[in-house]
Amino acid sequence: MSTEPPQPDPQQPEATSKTGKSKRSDAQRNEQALLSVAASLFVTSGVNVPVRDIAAKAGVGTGTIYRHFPTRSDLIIAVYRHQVEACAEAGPALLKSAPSPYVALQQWTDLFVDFLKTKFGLAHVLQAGDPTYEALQAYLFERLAPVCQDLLEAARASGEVQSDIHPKPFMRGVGGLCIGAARDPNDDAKQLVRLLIAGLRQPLS
Amino acid sequence: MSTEPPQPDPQQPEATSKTGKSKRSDAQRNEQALLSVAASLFVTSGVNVPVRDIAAKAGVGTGTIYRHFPTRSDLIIAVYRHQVEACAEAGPALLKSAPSPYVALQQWTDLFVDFLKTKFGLAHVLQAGDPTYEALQAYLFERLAPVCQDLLEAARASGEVQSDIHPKPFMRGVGGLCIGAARDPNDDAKQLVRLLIAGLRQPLS
Amino acid sequence: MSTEPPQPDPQQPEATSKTGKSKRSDAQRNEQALLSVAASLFVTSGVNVPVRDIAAKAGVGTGTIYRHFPTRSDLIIAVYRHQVEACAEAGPALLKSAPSPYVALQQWTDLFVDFLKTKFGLAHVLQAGDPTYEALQAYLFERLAPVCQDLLEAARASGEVQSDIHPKPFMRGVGGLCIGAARDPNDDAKQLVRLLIAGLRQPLS
Amino acid sequence: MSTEPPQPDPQQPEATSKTGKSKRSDAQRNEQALLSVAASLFVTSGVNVPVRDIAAKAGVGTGTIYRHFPTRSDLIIAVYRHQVEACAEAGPALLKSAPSPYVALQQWTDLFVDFLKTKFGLAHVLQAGDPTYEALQAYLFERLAPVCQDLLEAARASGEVQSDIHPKPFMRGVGGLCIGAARDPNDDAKQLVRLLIAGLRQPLS
DNA sequence: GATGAATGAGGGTTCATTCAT
DNA sequence: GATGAATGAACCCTCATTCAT
Repeated sequence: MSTEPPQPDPQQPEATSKTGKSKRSDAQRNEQALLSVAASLFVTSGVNVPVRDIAAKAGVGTGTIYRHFPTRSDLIIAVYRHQVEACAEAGPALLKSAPSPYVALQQWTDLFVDFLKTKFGLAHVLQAGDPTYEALQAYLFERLAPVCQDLLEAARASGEVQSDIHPKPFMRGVGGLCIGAARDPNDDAKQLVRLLIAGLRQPLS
Repeated sequence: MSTEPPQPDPQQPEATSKTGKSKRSDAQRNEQALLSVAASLFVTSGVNVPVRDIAAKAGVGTGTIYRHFPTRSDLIIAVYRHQVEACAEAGPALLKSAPSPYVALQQWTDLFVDFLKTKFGLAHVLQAGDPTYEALQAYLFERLAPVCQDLLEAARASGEVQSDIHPKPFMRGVGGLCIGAARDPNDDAKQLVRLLIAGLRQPLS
Repeated sequence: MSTEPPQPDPQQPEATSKTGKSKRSDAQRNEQALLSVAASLFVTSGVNVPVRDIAAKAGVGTGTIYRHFPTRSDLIIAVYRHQVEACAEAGPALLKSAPSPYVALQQWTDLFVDFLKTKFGLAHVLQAGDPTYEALQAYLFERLAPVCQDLLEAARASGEVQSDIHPKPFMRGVGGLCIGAARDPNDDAKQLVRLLIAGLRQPLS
Repeated sequence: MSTEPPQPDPQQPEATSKTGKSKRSDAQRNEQALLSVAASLFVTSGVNVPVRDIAAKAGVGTGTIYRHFPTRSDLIIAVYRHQVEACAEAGPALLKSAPSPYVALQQWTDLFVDFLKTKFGLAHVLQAGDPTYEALQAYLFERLAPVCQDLLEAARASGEVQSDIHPKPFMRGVGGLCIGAARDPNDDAKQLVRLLIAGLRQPLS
């Protein structure tokens, strides 16, 4: 996962996967179109952009969206899956490559912030509430919380981090710091997040 | 401003303000009713609760709301003005009473968090975007940012704080950390905010 | 209730009833418009005609319909209330005026059939199922089943009727016999209903 | 036709019918699958169950349904053809076996009711209207009305029946009385139908 | 001043039917 | 023959805001 990933996450065609059925060339094209259109609309209008708008811009009927992505969460997950996976995989990698667990945590959180801050409305999803985003939130936590957990524990074990914060509150906090940044590119979410992480070093006051 | 202020902020009748014309008694009663009803609905349903619900519960027509509070921001400001003012005034007071500027900053931020976390949806308003809340956001920043600024500068001057963060990003950050807390009372926003403030002590990494 | 009531049931203006508030002259006009438009659309397109169509033909926004009649059942009830009430009141009256309870039952059922057969889709509502019509169905049964019950019991007491059928199944049966008649004016629902009632005289086979 | 026929009417493969060309084996299998799946879905969800559901449960594409059964009526007819035929053939047989034409009529109608009341939504089809079911309705009447006609005439000729009702209205009536029964197994459609038939004995009032 | 009725755009979702592969 | 993706019209319902009374 690069620090500034290209927006319309280029998904690979399914390439006659498991089933051997690669038949849907048009379906694949549509799915790709939907994903890239959605990605771009998410940037400008947020992840809650009307279904109709996505359909229109992709040149498909609304039904087509529902066929491919029954719920809004499904669509968002599909759009960002690659980036989320990359972020998840970066955790262990950084633990190995970084000079210390704390630095690894810093770097990983940087990646996470980079991911969130370019997704208008996504950071907001981490705050519980809207059932529309339930599945999406669950996915993000399921995939990333364990990774984050490992980083936090390693940093704690190395003595660099004092606080025993849990990964979900931590991630939610980082998310909260990024909400503004997705709208306003000047917003320096990273600075705030750096402060938050720096705070982890302090003995608990 | 107490740490746990009573919800329906009891506003005083305006008592022949600027114009010398005191409002008609029924108008005054309506305004009070609206304010307390709105306060209570904001708690349960958030600051974006439908106008109709407020009107219905207050026993007035929707038009009456618009007369008293042309925009939603106006209503929210009116509902929380007292608490915001209290928060603003607490800044200089804390600077005097606290053992150090840094502690004052901690205490003030605590007050700010207490304010935000009991106002479902308000923390979210600090993040730029929705024009509905533009005026509200502006008010909050106008009133509180200078106070926060003074606290930050004092703490910097005393050498306790290294970071040269600006008050608006700082407040926005605190707001972001509180978004979840208004919904989920288990959410420990304060822990996160404590970390953020603790981070201010660190030399910028 | 006449045997062939004029379709758009002429509702009376509310005439400063209970509350003394007669203020909504335009609202009353709209409500009347809605009721008569709905009545006429119900005839041609059934009671499940799209809300939009009613609104359009009445020259109002869709919201206006929902304001006056939150559910479809509410609208239908309002449209037919007068006729239903008339039908309900006819029961006791016929018991007094008719030469025998059995004849009264015949006459009342005739009225009921006349009511149902001119309401496209209404007869169908008596058959349980669609939650949309739950309230309507309940209303019809609450209002008319007791009346029907009295007629059946009287006819049984007089020895003219052998069967101990309950009023709801009986009404549902009559409804079932009328379903076709609302569409096809040639359909002689009355003949069938006459047979059904005639069958009540027979000792149960 | 048994009184309680097994639901998924086991149709025979068409075995080189008219054209001499037997269908492709997979096509035959598909048709069978569709018929039995449709039969079972008709029971639980009514004859208007979404095409997609049938296709999905049968493991075929929707297009396959349209190939085999261009209209919904075609599918329903195919599903119930055997039972309808059995019902048709039962008419003359009962006329011979029953002690009197009236009894034969009773017995035949019993069969018809048994057929209708287990087919959620089918009874409703007998009421004119929806073009979707036009062909189905026509089929039912073409096949059964003559049979019913013969029974009615015989019962009239024997003096047991006074009414000169025509078979279609009679069948429609019986259908109307069965609509509720398909949904609610408690609904005693047979009682009502027995009353209707009993009514036929009465001199026309 | 107060009322609350009316507006009507806007959003989500379903499903019969067609048609390219 | 079979598939199932795509279409897109249709429907319901909500709510901020205006404005006649």
